[in-house]
Amino acid sequence: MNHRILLAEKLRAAGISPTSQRLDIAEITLSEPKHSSADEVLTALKKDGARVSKATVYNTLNLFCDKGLLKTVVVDPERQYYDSTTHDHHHIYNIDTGELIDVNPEHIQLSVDVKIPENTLPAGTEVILKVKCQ
Amino acid sequence: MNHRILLAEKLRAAGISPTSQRLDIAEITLSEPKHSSADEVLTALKKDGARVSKATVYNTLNLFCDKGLLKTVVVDPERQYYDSTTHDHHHIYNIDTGELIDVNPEHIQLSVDVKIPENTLPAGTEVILKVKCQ
DNA sequence: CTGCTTGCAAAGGCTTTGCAGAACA
DNA sequence: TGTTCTGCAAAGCCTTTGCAAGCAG
Repeated sequence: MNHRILLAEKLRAAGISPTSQRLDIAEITLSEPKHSSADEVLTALKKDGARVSKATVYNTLNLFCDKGLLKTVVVDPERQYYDSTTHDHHHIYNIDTGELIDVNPEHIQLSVDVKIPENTLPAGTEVILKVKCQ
Repeated sequence: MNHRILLAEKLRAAGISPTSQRLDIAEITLSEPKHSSADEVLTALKKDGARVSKATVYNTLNLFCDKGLLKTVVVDPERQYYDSTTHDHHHIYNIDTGELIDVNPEHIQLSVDVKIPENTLPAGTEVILKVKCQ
């Protein structure tokens, strides 16, 4: 369980006390590049026999977002996804299956010739390549 | 009310019977390039004294989407927006205010060097330029 | 002992659905 | 008359919140 220790350090570094539940949730969401919905996390936890409530899952995921360990991805009107890849990047989104795939920013060349509104600052660019099943 | 006649034709052309409520909703959502949430449409209708129920607003907006008169924009986890501009285009999204601005595709040069998954087909590309208030 | 965490249940917001009445052809 | 459309209320999801109990320092 060496990686649980690493995860605990990661949480601490972000200013989060590594409780048992938070480590369980971190293990699922932060161990590898991944997009998880709250419900998927909850289901995975239950399957592992973990004792965690829905409220804690939501609160913890939001906490991870606040502390910069996760990023929300809004592409599916049904639910929110939490993305463990927090640096700028893009996505392929399958509108039929809901599947989400990371795309490295270096694979997308973007040149924008647009004036943003007065009194606003850039806050990130997101490209979504939508695909559908054949 | 000449444009109500034009709207009625637009609905008919899309295979939709132009009822009074649908025309009211079309007048708000389809008269000009615009992003509306269901609730904004409902509020605007009530303000004009129109007699329309929430269910009809939702059903009608979804009908317009099905028939290709509107397109949904998913950027705000709180609600869905319906966009009267249905051809491929992009958006500036103010994460603080929720404001959404259209961006013509010609203002964004995009070159993508990505393989999409087997058995999938491209279904549109969407660029979101996020901005925040200063 | 004090403050932070958790769990449960309830509430909240957006959207959909079931069904009866109204409108229309 | 029969089909389509509408409105109301209820239900369904996802997510948040209130509060009491639990745990840690």
